[in-house]
Amino acid sequence: MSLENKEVPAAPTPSDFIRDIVAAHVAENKYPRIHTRFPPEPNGYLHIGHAKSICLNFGIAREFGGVCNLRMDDTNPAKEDIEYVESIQADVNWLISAWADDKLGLKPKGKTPETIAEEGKRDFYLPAVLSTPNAQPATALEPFYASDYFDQIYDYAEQLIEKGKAFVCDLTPEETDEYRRNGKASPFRDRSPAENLNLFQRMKAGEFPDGSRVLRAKITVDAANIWLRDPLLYRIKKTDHHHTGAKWCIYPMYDFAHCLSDYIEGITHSICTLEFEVHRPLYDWILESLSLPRPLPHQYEFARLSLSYTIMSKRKLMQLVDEQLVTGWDDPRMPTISGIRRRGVTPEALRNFAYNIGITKYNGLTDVSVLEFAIRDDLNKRSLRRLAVLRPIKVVITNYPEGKVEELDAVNNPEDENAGKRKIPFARELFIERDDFAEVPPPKFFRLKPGGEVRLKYAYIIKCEEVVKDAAGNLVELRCTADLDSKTGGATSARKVKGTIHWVSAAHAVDAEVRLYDRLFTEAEPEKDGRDFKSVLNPHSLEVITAKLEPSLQEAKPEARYQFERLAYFALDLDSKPGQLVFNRTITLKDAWAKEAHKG
RNA sequence: UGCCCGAUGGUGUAACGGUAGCACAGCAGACUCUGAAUCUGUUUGUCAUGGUUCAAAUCCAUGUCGGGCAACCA
Repeated sequence: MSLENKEVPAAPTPSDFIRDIVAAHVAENKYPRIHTRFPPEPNGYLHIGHAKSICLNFGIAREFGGVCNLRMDDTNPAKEDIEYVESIQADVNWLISAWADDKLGLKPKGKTPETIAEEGKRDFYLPAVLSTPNAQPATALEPFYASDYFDQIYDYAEQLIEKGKAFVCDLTPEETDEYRRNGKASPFRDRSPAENLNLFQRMKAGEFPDGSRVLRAKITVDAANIWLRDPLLYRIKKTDHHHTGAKWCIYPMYDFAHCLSDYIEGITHSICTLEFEVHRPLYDWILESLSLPRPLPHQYEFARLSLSYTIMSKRKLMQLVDEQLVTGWDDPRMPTISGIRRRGVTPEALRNFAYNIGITKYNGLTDVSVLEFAIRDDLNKRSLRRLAVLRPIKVVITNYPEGKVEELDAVNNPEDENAGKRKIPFARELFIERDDFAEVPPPKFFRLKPGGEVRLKYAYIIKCEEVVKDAAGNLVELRCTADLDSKTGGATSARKVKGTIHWVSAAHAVDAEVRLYDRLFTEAEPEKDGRDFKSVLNPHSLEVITAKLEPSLQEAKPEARYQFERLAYFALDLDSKPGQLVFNRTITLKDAWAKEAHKG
């Protein structure tokens, strides 16, 4: 037996076509270091689809000893905002914490690319600094910003002009569109480099109004791939930018800025979603046309995430927020990272989900049950069990002395011995769950029923002797007797009764607001066949109730996760105040009984 | 319409010319002081047609279906 066989098996390493490519590059020593990046546009909050991308890019950095830069892809000031910059940083930090936070590439605050000489050529480079906890105070570092490269990108544009590979075009947007569609050359295509340079400099100086001129690459006019038909590189937009202020009135287009940003940062693997596949030839053309001295980055594409019962478009999520159909970007019903976090999901659960769904080029629809499984699986292992009654009915144990209180032992987490035990008070008057009693029990109902017995978890076996109703016929209380020897550990405690239910002592229970969240949409594909997603909003996606909790929950902690036994997983909401607890239902427990009952 | 990409059970994924496997979901059962968890078993699959080969999910051709692009958005 070799020693290696005694090693604890390592966590499974993901495998997919992109990691295969990276592994091959590592094997052939193609790059000194693998360098990826996560480049969101700060025009909305990150959602679970971005989480997939974050896990991929940081996962690769982690598995291959590389770095993953966080970069704001902020080349369109009209849509972007500092609020989003801040939320993006918070969400990324949360998702990669204790996993890949030592692979997070940042840069010193305010730093812009250095001008260096590489192989005798002028070159721009902005190296990453790892945000290793002890290295630098966190305040000294910040994410990368594409807008920090506007000077360099402008310089590259002039280089293209000088090489005769770009020209200033005076066509209107509509004309440009038509010419490109028809494969017709712009009448301005053959302006001289000198004239182009002059016009471009004047564009920069603000001499021309928005939309009057653009800088275009001079590639072809009729390539089959539209993105090679003299694509736009720069447009005039007299708008202040959240990061560069009023410095610029021309802004580079995505295609021009992105590949150059990758190059400036020394990115090796530029991973994006499938819709950019047709842009790849342009990505390569720009970099190759500039005769850059350092190794060029390459683009690889994978399928974005689609989830059932979910919409993922930032624009539509913003619509939900703007029209107050949810309470905000971090509403626990939102598929945003901040919403998912507020709901009580842990980063580990989200990462496991990302691992489970894999990476391919196939545009599929992932069933939310895969996400739900990852959440339950994680919460089952970590959550503290508590007794809580969501919809109470009163139970009086008629043979239990008035005024007597017993402190019973309860296990905090059967999945984790180290979680220990706690005490819960038992007394004559209790609350049990409304669903745990049936006056006319359906088949296979093994909870409390008239004349029937059930075990109160950690306490006694009780028998329902009398159902008390008011004049209107509403259930008021249940009068029961307890087998006083049947307490956990007692003489008849081994007696088998089919059902065990949860309960709280009426006198000791703590009231709390509980927010019961459910799916936001009633249809698996909210937008199927062009239907308006707002027409299939689930009217019951949030129900707010006041629940009765066991008293230990008074000391609930925001970072802890709880399972209210037999019901669901919960986490404290940030709206909680001392003495005013608010819990969010993260996800219900699997409910085989509900399924059975539905069979009718 | 042109160009690009894709297609493996209900869903998502693996198999890289040599036994179609895993996860979720489903179903059945065991266990249970959580109708949870756990455990056992199990239904269901290579888009089609040709070709190459001793051998094809895999390579080739054609077709079908699905997705993407054709923004002075990213």
